[in-house]
Amino acid sequence: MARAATTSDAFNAVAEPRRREILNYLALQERPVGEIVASLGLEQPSVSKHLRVLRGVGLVHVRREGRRMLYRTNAEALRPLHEWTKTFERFWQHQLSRVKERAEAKAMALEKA
Amino acid sequence: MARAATTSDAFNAVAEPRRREILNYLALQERPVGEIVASLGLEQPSVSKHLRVLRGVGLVHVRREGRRMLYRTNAEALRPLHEWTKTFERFWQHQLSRVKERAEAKAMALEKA
DNA sequence: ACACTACATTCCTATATGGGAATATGTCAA
DNA sequence: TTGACATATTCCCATATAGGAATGTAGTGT
Repeated sequence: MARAATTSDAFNAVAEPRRREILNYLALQERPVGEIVASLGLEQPSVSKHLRVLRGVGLVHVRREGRRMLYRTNAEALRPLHEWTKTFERFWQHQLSRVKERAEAKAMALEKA
Repeated sequence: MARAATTSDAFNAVAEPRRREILNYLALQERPVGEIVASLGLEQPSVSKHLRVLRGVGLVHVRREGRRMLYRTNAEALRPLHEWTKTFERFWQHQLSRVKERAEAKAMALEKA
C-alpha cells in the first residue's frame, strides 16, 4: 500500500507546509482564493487544489459570494492534533526542568569561579 | 514534485497512524523492538521501518543493549506541532462559547414555553 | 450572446511511500 | 565457529501525490 491520502485526516492534510500557511492565513478572516494566491505567492491552481484537500477534511469552510469563493479556517478540525500533541506536553516540561537545572548548576558554578 | 518525504519533518512523520501509536507506546518507557511488535501487532520489518522514519526526524532516541535496541519517544520533537496547533486554540474556544450561548438561549426559550 | 473575471479540474510526470517477502547484519552463547 | 536470536535492510509494486500547463465552468455586466 502507498501512503495514506492527504484527505484521509487532518494529520495528513497539514503535513504539507503550504496548507499550513493557508490555514494560518485564513484563521482570522475569510478570504477569496485570489487573495490567498496574491498573499502567499502560489499558483492559483495550486491553491485551489490545496483548498480542496483542506475542505475534504473539514479544515476550511467555504461560502460563495458572487463569483468569489470565500474560505476560512475551521480551527475545530485541528483539535485532534492539538489534543494528541498535548498528551506529550508533560514530557518536554520534564525535559525543560532538566535544562533549567543544568542552567542553574552552571550559573552556580560560575558564581563560585 | 511528489509529496514531501515522511522524514522531512515531524508533521510528515506523524501523519502515519502507526507511527503515532508507536510514539504513544514509547512515551513512558523505552522498549525493545520486539515488544513494540508484540504490543501493537505489527510486522517486525514494518516496525523497524517506522522507527527509522521516527529516528530520522528525531522523534525517538535509540540505545543499544546487547542485541536489543531500546527506543523511546523524544517528546521535544513534537513541540513544533503542539505550538502550531496551539495558535488556533482561541478560535475553537470562541466556537465553544458560541455553542454555549446557543445552548443557553435554547434553555431560556424552553423555560418560557 | 459575448467578453471578462474568479475558480476548479484535468492531464501529465517524477517521486515517495507502506506492506509483504526474503534476506542481511549484528550480538550473544556454547 | 556455529547456531539462535533481535533487528535492519532490500526488492517489488500499487498508489497517491504536488507542480506545471492547459482547459473547463460558473457568475457578472453589457
